[in-house]
Amino acid sequence: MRAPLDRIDLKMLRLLQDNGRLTNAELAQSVAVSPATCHRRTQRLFDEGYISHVRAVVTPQKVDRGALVMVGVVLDRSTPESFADFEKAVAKLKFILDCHLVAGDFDYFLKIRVGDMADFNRIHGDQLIALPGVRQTRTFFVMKEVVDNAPLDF
Amino acid sequence: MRAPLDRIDLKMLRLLQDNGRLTNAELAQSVAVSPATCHRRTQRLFDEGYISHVRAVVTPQKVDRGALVMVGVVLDRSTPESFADFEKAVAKLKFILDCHLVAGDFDYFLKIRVGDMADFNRIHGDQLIALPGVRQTRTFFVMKEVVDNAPLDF
DNA sequence: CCAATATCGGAAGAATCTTCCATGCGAGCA
DNA sequence: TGCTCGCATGGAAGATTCTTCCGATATTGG
Repeated sequence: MRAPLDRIDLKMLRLLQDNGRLTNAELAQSVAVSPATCHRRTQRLFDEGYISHVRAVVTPQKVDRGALVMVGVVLDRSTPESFADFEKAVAKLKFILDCHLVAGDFDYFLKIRVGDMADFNRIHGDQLIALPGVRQTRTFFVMKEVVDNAPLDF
Repeated sequence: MRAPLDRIDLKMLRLLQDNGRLTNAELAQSVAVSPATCHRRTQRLFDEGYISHVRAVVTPQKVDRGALVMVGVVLDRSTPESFADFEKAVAKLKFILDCHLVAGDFDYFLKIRVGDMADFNRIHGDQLIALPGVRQTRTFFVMKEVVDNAPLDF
């Protein structure tokens, strides 16, 4: 089961990334193998973790999450405990889509979705600056989403 | 068809966001309606754009895209043409997952996936600073992905 | 209170999934 | 070369699921 992916597997990955609702029959035809073989290969892609999961992409504007904000965070101390506390608290805040520990002028970068700026201001005051160990935050309101969560190119 | 989403629709949205492979029968049982009704409601979620698409999430590390980098970009000029040129060029670079026009110290924020730091350094020199109108970039290597692309909470 | 409209669940044919099995291809070896 | 072993493949078939039509029920508006 450690065999590398061949050209057919890669094509299947790309097709499923573009459309996770493809039926096994359609996918089989697109990559020119039988449905049985396609089914086995697809299962392998899941079993071996090439595909972690399949997700319906909900349009943020349709569920009142049309505002996107990037936030840079600097912590008081750079100790492992400080980082751990912060990360643990971040995981509970569902409006945080991304949280990455980075090298540079910030400790963390956050990507946040909320309804509007008023929502963000309230959340910022209530929950972000209240996160453990936060010294300062820098907010970057997104004025235009040029590309958001593009599919992986491989 | 402008009816707002009821509790059942919202639950379906959340379930499909967590697992886009749910069969209609499973989904129907989870929200306690008949398969026929569930099928109609699901179709509406797609037709009216609540779900823009369904995507298989490919594990970046499995396809040699394990390195994540955030980049802040400042342009030479802040003219509409300058922005348009930049955005047009960005759309062609498939390793750019996010590109957002922001308010603050940068003009744009980019989220980039590549194989490793060496890849990024080459791409940075070859393609990023060569983007039209770029005055300077600031790179933030991601050292730890705490939360990446979390599902929308609504 | 009634009519119009929308939404529902059941049912059934069509399509799909999932697995078993026999075939064929290629690697390794004498 | 000729042999065997291991593995991936495609066909087939039962089980499941999808998709749509239908009549019944609930909701809305006059």
